[in-house]
Amino acid sequence: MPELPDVELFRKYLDSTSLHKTIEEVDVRSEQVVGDRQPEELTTVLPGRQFYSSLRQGKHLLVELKKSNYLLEFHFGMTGFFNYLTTQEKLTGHPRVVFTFVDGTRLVYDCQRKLGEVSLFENFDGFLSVKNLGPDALNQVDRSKFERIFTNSRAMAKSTLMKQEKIAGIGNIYSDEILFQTGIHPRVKASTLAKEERDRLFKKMKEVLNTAIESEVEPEKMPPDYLLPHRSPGSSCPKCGEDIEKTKVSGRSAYFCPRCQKAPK
DNA sequence: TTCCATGTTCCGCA
DNA sequence: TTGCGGAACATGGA
Repeated sequence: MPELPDVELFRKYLDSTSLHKTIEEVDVRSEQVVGDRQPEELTTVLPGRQFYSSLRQGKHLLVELKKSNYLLEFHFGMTGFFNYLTTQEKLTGHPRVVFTFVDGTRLVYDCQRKLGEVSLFENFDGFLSVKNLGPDALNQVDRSKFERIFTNSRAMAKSTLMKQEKIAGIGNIYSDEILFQTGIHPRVKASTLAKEERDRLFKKMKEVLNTAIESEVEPEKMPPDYLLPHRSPGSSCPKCGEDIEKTKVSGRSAYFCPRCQKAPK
């Protein structure tokens, strides 16, 4: 689930539930999600502090702590999400890290497959240097940066959109959607796109990401001509009715319409 | 039982 | 040097 639009919604969720509450206790229930860092770092640094504000860089959510430079970073892997609990109910699902606030409410980081990460950084530069992330697809990639990225890339269009060190935030699902909305085949080489195609791709990249956020990432709320709800074998193109095809691009499954997105020569 | 899955990383090869 | 395929990581559903 978690690509840029999902993480943006997680950010808003955290903002509306957990900001400005003093942390009482941090329970690391799976040490695998804290990466190289010691669980003690979280359990000793965080209690007594408050989440002050949040920001998002690509698929990473960063939370600033009040009266400190520390940044608490969340990455959601393929299966991560938050669950805010206001009652003493028993934990369900796959809780990996639980933040308990002094008012008794809890913010649960749930991640079934444990491919996500909860980690503490001294400051923003420390985070950036470790993660090697490019500019955020929604907030930091302007037309000229996009132009440079696409004309300099030797990779296929889909791979280029997904490369986090070039553009941060787009994953497998939304790269398919952006290419579908632009009418570009996922295997087309990025550098062979015409200027007019790069213009459209840039616009659609922003449009699709914003639309997904506005739709709260729910397929039913997205425009009727979106591929996302039809991204499965045997479904038909929401624009022309053709059978949707599935292929592999750089090892990832790619869905596309062979009529709307013509194959490269 | 086997294959596949929204993420990232690492290795070998072209 | 860049990009690709494949494997690995961890877990579960079809």
